[in-house]
Amino acid sequence: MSQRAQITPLSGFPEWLPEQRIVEQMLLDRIRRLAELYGFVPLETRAVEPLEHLVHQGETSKEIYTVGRLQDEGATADLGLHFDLTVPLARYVQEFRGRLRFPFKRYQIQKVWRGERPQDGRYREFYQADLDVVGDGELSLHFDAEMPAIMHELLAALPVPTATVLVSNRKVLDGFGRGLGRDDTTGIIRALDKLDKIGADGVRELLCGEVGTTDGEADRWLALAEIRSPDLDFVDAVTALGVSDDLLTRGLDELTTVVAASASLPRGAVVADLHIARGLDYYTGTVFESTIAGHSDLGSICSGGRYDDLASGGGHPLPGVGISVGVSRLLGRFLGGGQLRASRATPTCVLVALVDEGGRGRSAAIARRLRTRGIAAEVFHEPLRFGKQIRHADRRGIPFVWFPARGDDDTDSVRDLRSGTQVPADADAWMPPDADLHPAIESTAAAAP
RNA sequence: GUGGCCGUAGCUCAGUUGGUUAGAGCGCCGCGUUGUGGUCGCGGAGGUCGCGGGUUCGAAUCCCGUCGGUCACCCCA
Repeated sequence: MSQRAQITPLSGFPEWLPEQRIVEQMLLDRIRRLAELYGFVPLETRAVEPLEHLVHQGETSKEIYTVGRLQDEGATADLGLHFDLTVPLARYVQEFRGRLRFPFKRYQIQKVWRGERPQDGRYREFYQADLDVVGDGELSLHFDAEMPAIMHELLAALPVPTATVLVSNRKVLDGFGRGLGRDDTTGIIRALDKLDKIGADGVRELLCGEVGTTDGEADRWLALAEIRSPDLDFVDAVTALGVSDDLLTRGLDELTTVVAASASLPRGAVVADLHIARGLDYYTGTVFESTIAGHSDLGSICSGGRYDDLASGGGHPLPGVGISVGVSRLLGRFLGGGQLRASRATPTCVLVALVDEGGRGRSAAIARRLRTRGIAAEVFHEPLRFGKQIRHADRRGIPFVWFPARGDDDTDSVRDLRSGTQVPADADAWMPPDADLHPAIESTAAAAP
């Protein structure tokens, strides 16, 4: 332990530079703003949950990071870091049920941890932004129906290319299975979920091989999985497959409600896509996914669904429906790829030059006056020649340098570093252009601003 | 957890069949220009070649191990 540990990056635990963190914070702010516009209340839960609770609520236990005290040698960990925000929500809602109002709409933006092998777009520590609605006893399908519009707006508010929201319903898959005399559809779902990646032939191989369906059954599953429609045509398409079952009918009805509710959005923004299922096993109805134009390899960066059985309190179920935005996944792609960056690497808008040692008070007063009016300002720390002070500002992307008056017959002046123009200015009145007040997100390539 | 590829300066990389003092570009610092940046010119700092062992007169280069990174599988934001 006395040897100093080597400093290396830790795979899967991304750390950004300040100019990148600026972008990340702005994305988080946009999500927060939109969530509040829809009436979701803010929530944060503790980072750890009882291990038993985490493992019990599905999800491969191997992914969970356990937490223990170094001093408790040999002790078995009984706490784990949460791997999503839905399971903590379920626990929280049960615990605080008596003090919450239902339907409980909350948003929650926090880090989560998964012990999986990191890869492009997959991390071990990452941000999720969740929006969920939990009902007491029951939860109106209204909330399922509202989600695609929220997702659409959320994705449109983020500086990424056009996104498509994909919707389906687990009852359709499960009911279809029942109609075919199959109770357990997990293997089927796992295979269908790979349709995009391995294609119809690959899926057929899985179905007939590992899952053990007949050729005929595989054909029907594939026919179902390939149904994709921006309107209600999917109902006829499913019916045409000749499978009937009550659950299937209910699923189609629910999906119809959800898709119909999105009719006012641009055509194609929300698409019924019957192959999506979501891996997490707590989904029971509506399921959501999303794809970004030109980045289908990235996977879904916003997904979720309906879970009727995740929690219960005092004898009633506490059903919920919600979505989760993979903020880190999005950033990893667009920030790492250089398509997104902040207009400057610091919040500072004005660097106030320091003339000489005796001028510290004057420069500090100028900065204070600017800050009073909401303009981020800092004083250069050393009375170096102005060329160096300007260069310091330039390298950090600070757009303005303020030069205090040199004598009684002189006035302050402010220099715009991009144009090189310098004008007389009063620290109680001067304002930068709106665009320069705060750092902005700049995007290149396919990412829209 | 299993398998493929890769570890040389802060970053991106070059380094011949093993050979003498390991290079380039960018970035950084200084000077030209001592109170007005960006361009240009000149100069400078910066390296346990991931780590450990082996082969050899000699290893960044070959071999073994190990650690780390990365991609794929699994699964998912």
